[in-house]
Amino acid sequence: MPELPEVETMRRGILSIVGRQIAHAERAACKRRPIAIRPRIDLFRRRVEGKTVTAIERAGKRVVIWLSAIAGKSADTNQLPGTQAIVIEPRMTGLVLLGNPPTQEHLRFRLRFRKTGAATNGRHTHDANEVLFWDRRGLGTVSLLSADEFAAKYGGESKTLGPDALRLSVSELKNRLHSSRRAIKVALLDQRAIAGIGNLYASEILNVAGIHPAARCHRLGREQWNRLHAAIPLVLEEAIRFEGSTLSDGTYRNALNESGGYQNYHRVYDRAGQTCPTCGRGTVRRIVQAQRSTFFCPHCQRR
DNA sequence: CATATGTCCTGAGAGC
DNA sequence: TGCTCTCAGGACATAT
Repeated sequence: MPELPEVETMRRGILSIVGRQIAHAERAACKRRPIAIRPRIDLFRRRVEGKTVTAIERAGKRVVIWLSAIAGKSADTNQLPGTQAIVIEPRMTGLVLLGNPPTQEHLRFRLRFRKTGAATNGRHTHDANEVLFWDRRGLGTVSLLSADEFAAKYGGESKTLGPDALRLSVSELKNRLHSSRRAIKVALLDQRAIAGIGNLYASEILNVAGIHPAARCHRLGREQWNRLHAAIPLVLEEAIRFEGSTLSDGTYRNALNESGGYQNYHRVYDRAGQTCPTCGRGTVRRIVQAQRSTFFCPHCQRR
């Protein structure tokens, strides 16, 4: 379930590896069916060994580790911060960690770094020496892309990934969705339209915006688009401040294997039967849209 | 093209 | 108690 706030928390959690040089990349020795790693691990390893991490970015719900042959030097052919990108896609249960995985059983991939100049003034550095990808269900993926491949797949003109939910103007939001016949909740999950919103935050955002999840996009009015545009960063930034949501299954953790805190502040998600905290009047309801749960307040969320 | 549905996967929890 | 069943929802493939 990692969505934008959880993936952003993962990204921030591994920023300390910027500047580090990769010693080794490997599949973790787990007995489960191997996750998808592209290209094949031996080729992957050959292409990343000795490279330096230049930046950690986020592309929608993916963590992107940029690499360059020389520390701090960007690719000169474009504005991207490196020549190759390791793209980690957590999907349902994947975690990006600086060591200390919840179980060894579900450890899938490991990126080891060369040791830094060891002790400075007799004090050892606390830099992490590895980044791990842990995934209980094994639906996540790790891919190595050239800068060009990355640009084609996730760049500005990409058809697979829309503009990031945190960097979205009202007109962009409206232009991308207003002609759709789909229910607004379903459309918000479409990563080609807007990148980063998943099932949990779609419900939270619509509650804050006061919009009924089944409202059809093409019927929404100007005022509703404005409220939606305001609610998106409000909810996502609030969730980032609390380092994301760890649901009752306890799966999601930050890079240090600590729980998030935003689950305690959910307004509607998984709160069917409770009083809506936004209006204090309605009772939160659960419905199913496109085979996914939606939670909303029938009192204050209007079509 | 737009939209809808099926699939992958594991572990928790329900029900008998 | 232990079995079987259902459900959770990321991205993508396939169908309409």
